[in-house]
Amino acid sequence: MTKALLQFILLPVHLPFTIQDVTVMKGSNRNKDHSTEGEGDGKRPKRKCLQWHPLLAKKLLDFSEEEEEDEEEEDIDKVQLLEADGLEQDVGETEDDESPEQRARRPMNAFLLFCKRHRSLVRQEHPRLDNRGATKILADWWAVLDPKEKQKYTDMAKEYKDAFMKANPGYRWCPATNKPVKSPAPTVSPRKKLWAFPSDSSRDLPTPKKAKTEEVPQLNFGMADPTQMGGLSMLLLAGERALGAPEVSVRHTRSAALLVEQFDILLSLSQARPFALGFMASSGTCRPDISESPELRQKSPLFQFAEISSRTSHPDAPSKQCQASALFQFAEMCLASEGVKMEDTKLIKSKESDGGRIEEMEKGKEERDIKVEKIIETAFQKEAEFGKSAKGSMKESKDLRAIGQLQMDNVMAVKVEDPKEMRKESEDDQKYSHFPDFSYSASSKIIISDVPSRKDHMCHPHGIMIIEDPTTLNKPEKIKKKKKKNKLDRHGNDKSTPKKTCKKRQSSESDIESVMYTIEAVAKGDWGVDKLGETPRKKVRTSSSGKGGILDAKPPKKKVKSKEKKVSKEKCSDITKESRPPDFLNISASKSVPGEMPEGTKAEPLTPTEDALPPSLPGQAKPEESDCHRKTETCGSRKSERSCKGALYKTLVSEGMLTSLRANVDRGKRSSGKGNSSDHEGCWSEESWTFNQSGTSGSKKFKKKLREDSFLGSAKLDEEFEKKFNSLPQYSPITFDRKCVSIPRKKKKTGNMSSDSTKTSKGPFQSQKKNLFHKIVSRYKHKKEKPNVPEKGSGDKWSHKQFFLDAIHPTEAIFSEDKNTTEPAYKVKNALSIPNTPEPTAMQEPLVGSQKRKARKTKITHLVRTADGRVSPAGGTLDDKPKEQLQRSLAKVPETYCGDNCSHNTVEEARSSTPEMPAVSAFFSLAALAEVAAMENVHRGQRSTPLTHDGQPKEMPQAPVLISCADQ
DNA sequence: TCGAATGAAAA
DNA sequence: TTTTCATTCGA
Repeated sequence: MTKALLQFILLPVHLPFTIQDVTVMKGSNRNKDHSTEGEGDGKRPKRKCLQWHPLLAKKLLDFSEEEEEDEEEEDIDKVQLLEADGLEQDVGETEDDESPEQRARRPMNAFLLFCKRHRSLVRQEHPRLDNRGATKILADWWAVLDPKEKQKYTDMAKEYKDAFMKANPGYRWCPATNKPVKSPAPTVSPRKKLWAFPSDSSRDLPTPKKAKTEEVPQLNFGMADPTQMGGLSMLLLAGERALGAPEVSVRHTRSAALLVEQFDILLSLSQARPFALGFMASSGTCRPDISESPELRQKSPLFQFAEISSRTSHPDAPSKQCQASALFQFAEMCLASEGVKMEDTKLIKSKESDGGRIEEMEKGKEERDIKVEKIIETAFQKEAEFGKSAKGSMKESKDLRAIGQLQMDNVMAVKVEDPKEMRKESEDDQKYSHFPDFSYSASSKIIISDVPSRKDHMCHPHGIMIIEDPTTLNKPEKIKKKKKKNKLDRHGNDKSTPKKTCKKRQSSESDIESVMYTIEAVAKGDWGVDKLGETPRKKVRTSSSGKGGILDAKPPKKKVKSKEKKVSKEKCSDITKESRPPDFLNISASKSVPGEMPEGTKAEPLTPTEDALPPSLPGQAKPEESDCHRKTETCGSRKSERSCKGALYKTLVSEGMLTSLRANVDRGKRSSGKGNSSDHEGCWSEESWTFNQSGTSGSKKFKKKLREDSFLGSAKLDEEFEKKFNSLPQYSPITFDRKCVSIPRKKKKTGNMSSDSTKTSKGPFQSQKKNLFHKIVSRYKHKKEKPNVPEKGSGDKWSHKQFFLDAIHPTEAIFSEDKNTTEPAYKVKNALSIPNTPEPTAMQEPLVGSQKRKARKTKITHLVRTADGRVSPAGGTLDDKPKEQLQRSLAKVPETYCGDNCSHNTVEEARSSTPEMPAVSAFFSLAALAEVAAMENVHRGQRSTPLTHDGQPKEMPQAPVLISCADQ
């Protein structure tokens, strides 16, 4: 789940980036994948998405290994191939935006999450068990799972779904008929799957339901397989592939990937930190929708991410804006985190960075590098901030410093490693130089903000975006600058190190003011979300065209570096990760910058992002903005724009603070309001947090940090996602057994499993009752299946009809078989368990899910009866009654069983049974029960001990039963 | 490629 | 209502 969740989040992010590019990429990827898998033509490409991701991953690997140029070429080739291969995709690709969307996978429901989370455990316990069996067990567990526990998963699923839907507004669950769609585009079929994105997909594919929803950029998210690859890596790969076709597109994709990664990181951070989350939420404000729904804000980070992604995903200018906004938000978050704790330090850093950047600017070509550095810096800062925040929320500035140091270290390491690469990068940059200076300037601008000369640069509020290609990171200068910054941070541990930051401080002050405004606005309820969104959007739009190129160019550099540095894929991946963040920044910056650049005014509005102040004031209104204006004045129009950007950047910082405030506010609200979601978030945050902490706390050396960071970017993000997913409570099989049985019988399973049982709550026996009932039913089903069909196709064989027939008539045969096998006992156990929980209510619930399933269950129940009936012809079908009967029967069974196993249980069971129905006992032949019990005993043999009767003999019997099942 | 589970959504 | 699909991964 965690992975899926994480992936989910990531995916949305990806989508936003470059819909077109991505689509192309995907198409290519997919095609390949499909071709490999053969799904393409085939029916469903369930794993299309997954495959897609893997492809992306491949690309990433390739990309990392290969040089930029080579990669591009290859990518292009791939793309071509893909296009040729993937009909639908191609089509979608043609549309670009949409195709990716198609890939999005529908969000997993609670049960699926549960399965995902626990399947491994089941498998561990039952190695030989195939997935089907595991699924059954999981279903049993699920049935047994306490409502509370279930609720967690349900909440998570809901959250995901919400996030997913947000990210993919147009997404449709079952494109109704993708098949038709497939027919139109046979090859595409795999993609067709339904993936939702009606918009493009629909267009591309005939079918998809609606052809449209394209409005929303439906991203194809695919839930990347966590195992296969990190979402970020996927993104990168995708970007690389995209590169294959048009460089620009590729670049964009890369940048998008980077962004995604960064987002992931942020998410992780956010998870770790509440603040981060808050920031995220604030970022979410970019969109009106988000702003509209405070709920979203309140929602977990995932949701926010989704929002961000959605924003980014929007192909339209708005989408771009969204991206920008996302970047902004991201930056804000980082800044805010820092700002909150270490605004001063940030300022200093920025100044330093600016200085370094300035130098680079002078160099000219190096500008890109500078940008990269900036990005990196920003990324690091962000990371540091996050780490700090994560830790810091708990720890103090020291930790933050440490983090900053770590980041710095990372930077240093990068420099050291990449000097050559950097050169290459520079070359690459030159190649890509065609990119407008804007983007690059913008990046530099950001840094510049502090530096007076750079005011022009400052003008580029985009700096916020920070998006610089990771590739550029290589440049030593940048690194140095970063180092400097880091050093500054370190030395000036004090967040408010006065060093160069005087101006910055001023800016910070202005920021504070802006913050105040924002706070006020918040109080009023007028968050600058819209504003932010607008500004970012604008930026994005412009940036998309111009920046994209730049961004793209940067990524290649990264690759080169990676290659040079490390041939090994891992290294490359690491590098990519590292670079990714920067790329991400670059992308955002590029996007944002271009937009702004073209329109200086717009840029200003963006800067104003300050929630409090309406965009209308482009920043000028604010003190910071005023600064920017000055800068702008000094500089040419561009410069002015840059200055504006710088102002924006500052504002972002301020906003970050604001966001933090907001986050706090929101949190407060949330805390009061939502429980579950918040809890989940908390869990995630905790995990991620811990993770982050470990990383940061380690203080580890750069390499570690770099790796970690990079990992954060890719692996870590994945991990974080996983963690989040993992954050979901995972119950040891034992616990389930216990639940079922109450008595813990470890034997059941290998005995093992982690004894996390603690999580499992036995408490709600009532709920257990229901669960037990369900379990029993399911078990019966299983039993039948097994007997009837050895294993394989049993499912189908067990058509409802058959079931029904069996139930009605001679389930005996099956039953007998069951007896032979321990399974019967298992069933019996279930029955026992049920009686324990005696409840009619359970009976009612059984019908869950699809009617079919219900039918099965009911049938099963019937069968059970029949089984019972077998002993004593109860035969009759009881639609409603069956449940009760079953329960009763179960109750009785338990008694018998207990008798075998434990007298204690028997007594209690007797109680339960007695009240319910004596007649039931009649149904269940005691003899049959005895047989089962004997069987069980035989199987058990050793178990003997009834744990305790603590009071609930019921559990005892159940446990044995469960165990038997498991064993058997 | 199917299936085993559950659940949500669409047709 | 029924169908589809989400995850997992061994046959």
